[in-house]
Amino acid sequence: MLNDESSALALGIARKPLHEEVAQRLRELITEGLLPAGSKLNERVLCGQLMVSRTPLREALKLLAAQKLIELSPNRGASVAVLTRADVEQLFELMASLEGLSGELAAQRMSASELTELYALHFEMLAAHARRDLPNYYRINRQIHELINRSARNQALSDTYNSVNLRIQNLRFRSNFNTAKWDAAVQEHGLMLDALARGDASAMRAVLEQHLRHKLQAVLDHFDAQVLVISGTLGGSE
Amino acid sequence: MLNDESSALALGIARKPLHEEVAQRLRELITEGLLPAGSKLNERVLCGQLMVSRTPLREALKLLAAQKLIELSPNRGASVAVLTRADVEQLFELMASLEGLSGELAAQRMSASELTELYALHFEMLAAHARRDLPNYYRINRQIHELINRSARNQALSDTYNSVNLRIQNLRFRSNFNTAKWDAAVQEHGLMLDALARGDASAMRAVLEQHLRHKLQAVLDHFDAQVLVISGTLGGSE
DNA sequence: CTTTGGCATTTTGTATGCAAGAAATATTGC
DNA sequence: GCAATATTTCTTGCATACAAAATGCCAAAG
Repeated sequence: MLNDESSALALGIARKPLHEEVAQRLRELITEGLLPAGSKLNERVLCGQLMVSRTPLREALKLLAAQKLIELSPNRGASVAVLTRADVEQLFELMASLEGLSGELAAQRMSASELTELYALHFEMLAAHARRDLPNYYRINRQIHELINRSARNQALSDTYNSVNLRIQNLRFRSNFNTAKWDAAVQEHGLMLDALARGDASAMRAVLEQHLRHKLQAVLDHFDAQVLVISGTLGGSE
Repeated sequence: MLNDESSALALGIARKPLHEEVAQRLRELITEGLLPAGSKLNERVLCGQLMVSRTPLREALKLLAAQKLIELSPNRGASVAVLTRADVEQLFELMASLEGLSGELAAQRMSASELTELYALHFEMLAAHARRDLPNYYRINRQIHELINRSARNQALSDTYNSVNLRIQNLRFRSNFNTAKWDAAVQEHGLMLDALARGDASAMRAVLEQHLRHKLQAVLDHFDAQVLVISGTLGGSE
């Protein structure tokens, strides 16, 4: 996902195509919830807000549509993708498998220095957990999973993982899980480290798959609660 | 991959956007090898050949770039993606996991009628194999894997699978494997059916993962042979 | 009161024009 | 004759203009 930057670094000056920047900005707006699921994306309005003409905007929309972050209806424009409960379950099912593979490979291929760095991140995460510092916890957690992905030495897997992760990221952020689940997640991270240190690939897969199952549960709980609130607000007629 | 058609069927008349048609045509040209890996895609030339203006063509190129079928260098245009040996290994590694998951889920969720249809396809495939009818074998083989994917009841998985599969499809076509490997592949298909009939998810995963490993070996053999030929032709200087 | 048809407005789809950057070619200095 | 540089040509990136489709509105008929 960050290939463009690395190629830019090679020659110093970063010169991204405009449609890439637009796509990145739109991705942020979507994952941060400023463009809520289902909302219609009017080209002329977005052009005004992002200060670009329609051509790069439309190219960016095609990109996001390919990643399933938005949907394009012919002659009817774009709208932010809406995830049904079934979509969420399926995405997590896929995600669990991808993360399981990633962990399995990482257990076999991770270097000593990577493992050291992982331990460091782990302790940082424990600190954030102890302080109940959710933003930093999320940030470090993300770094940990990125490091595991990198250690798996499979770019196609990383790309696919990131693509799927992006689609459920806004959900993951929103699910403010309770303390018990948080503690359990931290404990699972400990098991991960053990498995990696032992180079136990199948244990690593098992831990990660369970990790994802628990996360799915948290997200689904929040999802159901949200649906109830929304249907209550609208009177349940729609 | 065929979602657009289904939504069109719902109301009768199919009206695809031009950039979709262009993308589809380019995909065909790439997978069929008419646009070989590494070849440069000149916008103006393609416009003339496909009889469209640059706007829908460029939108199509963005789509294909998102699927990693082509690469876009800023200000330097598009070229058909080139797969290194490592890329192929990584893609198959991912593919094996996806297909394994697909089979695992299919073993749990396939309906009786789907299983019946699968057996029918299997016998058709055996017929094609007996006649050494490679084109039909490929066609039926593809249908079988599509049916398994469908039976897994996970759209995100199917989409991801198709996306990855597309990137290695031209390689799979080209690897004219020998008779021994062909026979082994057919035998593995028999094991698949057994596992599905028993609803044995883990066996199904194991069979499919091995199936993919064998296929990777066949593709790599062909890949190495190709590289030798090419480097020999050019004198090995480049 | 609902429905249907046509008109106006808005929005998307496609083509084209212009500018900036890259590649290719010519030119000049040594 | 070769190399470094200037110039020309070509290609891509972006903006805009035009065409086609859809949406909304209003009136008129049932």
